[in-house]
Amino acid sequence: MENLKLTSREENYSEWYNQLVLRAELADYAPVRGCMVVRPYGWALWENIQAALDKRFKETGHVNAAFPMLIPESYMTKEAEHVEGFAPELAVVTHAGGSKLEEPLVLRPTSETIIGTMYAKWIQSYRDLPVLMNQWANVVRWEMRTRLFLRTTEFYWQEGHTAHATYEEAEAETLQMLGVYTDFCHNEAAMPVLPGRKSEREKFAGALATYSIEAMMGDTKALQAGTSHFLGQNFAKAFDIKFLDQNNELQYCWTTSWGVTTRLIGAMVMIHGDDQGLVLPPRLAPIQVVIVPIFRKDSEKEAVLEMVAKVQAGLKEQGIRVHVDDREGLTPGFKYNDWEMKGVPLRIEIGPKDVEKNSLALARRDIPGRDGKSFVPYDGFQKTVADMLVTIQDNMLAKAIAFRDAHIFEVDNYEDFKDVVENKGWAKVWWYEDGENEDKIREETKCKLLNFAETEGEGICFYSGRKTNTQVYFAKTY
RNA sequence: CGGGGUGUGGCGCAGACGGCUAGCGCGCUGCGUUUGGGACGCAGAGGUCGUCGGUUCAAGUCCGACCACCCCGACCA
Repeated sequence: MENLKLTSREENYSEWYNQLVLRAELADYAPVRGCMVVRPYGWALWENIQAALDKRFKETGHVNAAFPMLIPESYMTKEAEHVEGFAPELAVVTHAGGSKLEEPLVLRPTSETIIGTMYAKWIQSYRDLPVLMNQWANVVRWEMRTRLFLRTTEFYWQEGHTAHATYEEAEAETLQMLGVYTDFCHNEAAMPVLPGRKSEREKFAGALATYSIEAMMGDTKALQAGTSHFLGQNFAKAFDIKFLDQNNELQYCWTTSWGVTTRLIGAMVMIHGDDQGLVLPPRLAPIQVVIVPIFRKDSEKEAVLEMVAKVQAGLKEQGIRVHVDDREGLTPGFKYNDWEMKGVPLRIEIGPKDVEKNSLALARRDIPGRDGKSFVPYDGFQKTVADMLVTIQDNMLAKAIAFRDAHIFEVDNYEDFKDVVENKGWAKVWWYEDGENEDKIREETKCKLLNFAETEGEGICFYSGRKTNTQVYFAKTY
């Protein structure tokens, strides 16, 4: 590393992001264009994300399974809109085993088709319903432009796929999982998101309705952090997923699918990160507390390390993920910067003075510099630290919410709208849904309709002047 | 795919008017001194200069083609 400091966010936001991801050792570029290697620290973060989500999926009655990565090309063409939506970004295997394949195989861009095929086989009766499955997998989409975590050719995600007997039940499932994502983002990732329905223009290829959670990044651009699709009977009809109901009548199932990806990591980087590096929410951080021992002479070393060991053991006992940085030959100052780059929520410094005073020096990652430092008594450190982690988690969410709310503006005319999305953040507007108008706005302002807000009452569409009872968010997006 | 840029030790760069053992900073290895906000000294290791071809007594340097990657636009979780 030639430069000790990161490019600042103000100077060049996307350069800041790239350097941060690399230097925090979350990921690195792979030999194949657009592909990334998720490094152990990044993967540990992903594992914590997975664990928190998986727990919620299980609690809502879902089970995990694994479907194959290779899908017969013909499957992709069975659902008309689905074909169109994915055709340009498919990677296709044409040769294997030393010869040309009878039928090419696509690397899954998503698994509706293969899972639908299997569901058709497994579902016979209303007694088989609902089917509530999820899989943790990798998928491939040949994107034009890629960014580490935000858009890569191959990425990791979970995709839930469910089948139900009724419209109402499937719709309820779609909304339930949107709620699960929202809850996860707020309570685990300290990431405020706005849940809502996508416009017809933006919905998933083949869905009846798509819902999303939208998050505001540190540069006020929007990032779609997760989606939940109500697929209606479109895929059931395309893949023949049928069941006999109580009246012995054959019915098509109602299906859903929903997913979040490693993009969540990119979102966390951009929501919480600062010019010192990553800032991770305690609930998901691979390392929650790092201890930096400080000593000069051997005589000090022994006493310091003894205290370090006691603190480490005490925190471990509390279930806190703690790491002792015992690397030799590095100054404490170097280590502080190093762990700040990696976003560890809390640092404990233990040196001769602390041994002498029976105290600990704490430094909060969410409050940089002197303001985030405090000196606390050794006695009761387990509770002090545990409480501090909760405080940090809460503070991070509150800060992110305050930032987001300060950058959303309600406007009622196109001039103000343009000013807001160009210079200030997100626009919240009354909107009469119209795909053509949406296209025009997108062309003229380079910003997208994110989703529909929760709205009461009615107003006048800022663009068409028509009366409407829906409000939406528009913003520049990743 | 259109526009722009870059390819030289692990990383960041210099060398470009052809010329002799290809440099510098960081990092890495060893030893010693250090250690409360990015330590220092000494000694080392590490490079077919993106690839192929051409010009020349001589190519990192000139010419051509190709490839890769990065940035900016149209598509997307």
